Amino acid sequence: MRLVIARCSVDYEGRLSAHLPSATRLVMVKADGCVAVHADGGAYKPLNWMNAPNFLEEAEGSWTVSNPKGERLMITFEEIFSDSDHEMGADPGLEKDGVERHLQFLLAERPWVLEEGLVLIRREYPTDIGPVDLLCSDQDGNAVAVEIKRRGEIDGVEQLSRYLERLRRDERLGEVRGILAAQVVKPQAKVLAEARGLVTVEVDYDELRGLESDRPTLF
Amino acid sequence: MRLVIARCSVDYEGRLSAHLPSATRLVMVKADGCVAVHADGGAYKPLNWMNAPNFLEEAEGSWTVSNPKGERLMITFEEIFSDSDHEMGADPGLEKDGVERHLQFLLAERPWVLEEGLVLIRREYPTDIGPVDLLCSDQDGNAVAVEIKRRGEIDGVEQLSRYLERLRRDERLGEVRGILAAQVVKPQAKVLAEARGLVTVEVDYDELRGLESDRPTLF
DNA sequence: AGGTGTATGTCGCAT
DNA sequence: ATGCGACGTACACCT
Repeated sequence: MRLVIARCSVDYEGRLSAHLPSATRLVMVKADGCVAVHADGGAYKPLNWMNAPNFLEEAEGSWTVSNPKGERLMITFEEIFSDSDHEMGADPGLEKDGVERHLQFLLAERPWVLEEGLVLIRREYPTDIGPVDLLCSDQDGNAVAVEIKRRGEIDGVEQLSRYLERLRRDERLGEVRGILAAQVVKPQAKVLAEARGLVTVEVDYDELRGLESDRPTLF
Repeated sequence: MRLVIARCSVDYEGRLSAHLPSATRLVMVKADGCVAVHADGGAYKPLNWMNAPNFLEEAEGSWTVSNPKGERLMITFEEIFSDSDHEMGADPGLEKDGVERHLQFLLAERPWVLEEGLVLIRREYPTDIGPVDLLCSDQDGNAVAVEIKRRGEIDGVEQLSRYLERLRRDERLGEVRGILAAQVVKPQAKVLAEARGLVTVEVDYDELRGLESDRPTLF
């Protein structure tokens, strides 16, 4: 990883046009070739960047980074304060826990948490506009589509609505109801869901994980 | 901006749990207090981060960063290769051109580009599920809702549909038609829009900007 | 390569 | 603060 501290100005031409007036910044070049220009503030997002794959052309006092899509990043250096290179090697990568996929596995094992008597038919049940998280069957044998979110927002309601629209065309399924399951359901999502005849259920991840300990083979 | 190159492991507890095994990485601390852990690859996104505002507690061989929301980032240093500080000062900030907001201003000034005789009633017309980009009136005095996108995709059609559903409950507006305006409209969006009785219009940004030069006071 | 869905999304604007 | 939509969203996954 190469780190350059320099007073520079930057221009980007691509999906939009952007200009960055002269100031002191960090220019980071990673081993995969991606370039990022960071100011000393403003969260982790760089002011400008260019992802790999790209081509870095290093001229006198200026760099031009171009990629196959025709986007271009130009950095004009006015004064370089530091320019260092650091060997880092490959990164073992991040291990995550508590994302939507985990919630999906947990609920697939225990759909009755969402509604008494619910039984799983299939996880990632395919439709022609994308897979439904869970397709279940209720006590009366009617199909129930479950959309799972970490946070239940308006998008989740739209998504579930679209799936239901599709599933209801499949006569084999008969009546299909919809459940939006999330750790937290926002009020607007609740309102929209109710207006559409959908049910929202809030589930507790830690509690589900506790239940899971009965069946330690899940993961 | 402080830059630390070190072999370290990282744990994050917050919106999810995440663990990062030991490896050599860059730890960046910006003037606003935000902390980011970068590997030597993987675009500009750090492996782990903590945005401002937060509190950095520096102990022997480990940092703990906590924020008011109760999220926590722990960095355990095993070997420090470099630790430097750089004064950068405030950044003048990025100047962008060509985003949706510009398109919205341009079309608000010249709605007749979308349809003969169209007149603006209000930009960002509020509904209880969010603001409509433009509410216009057509030649016959009927209301027309305009949703503006840089790229017209299925989401834009959904959004416009939702707004129309709301607007049509307002009897004062009478019949309300919908137009999706974008620089490019994807085929799926066209199909869905047509099926919903919506009109899609492709607009040329540069051409609009040319028209705009008649009234240079806009920006 | 293109479509769809997730994200510790982040960011900005308006209420 | 919260709600809402845009973003050069990036990114993984699947066809």
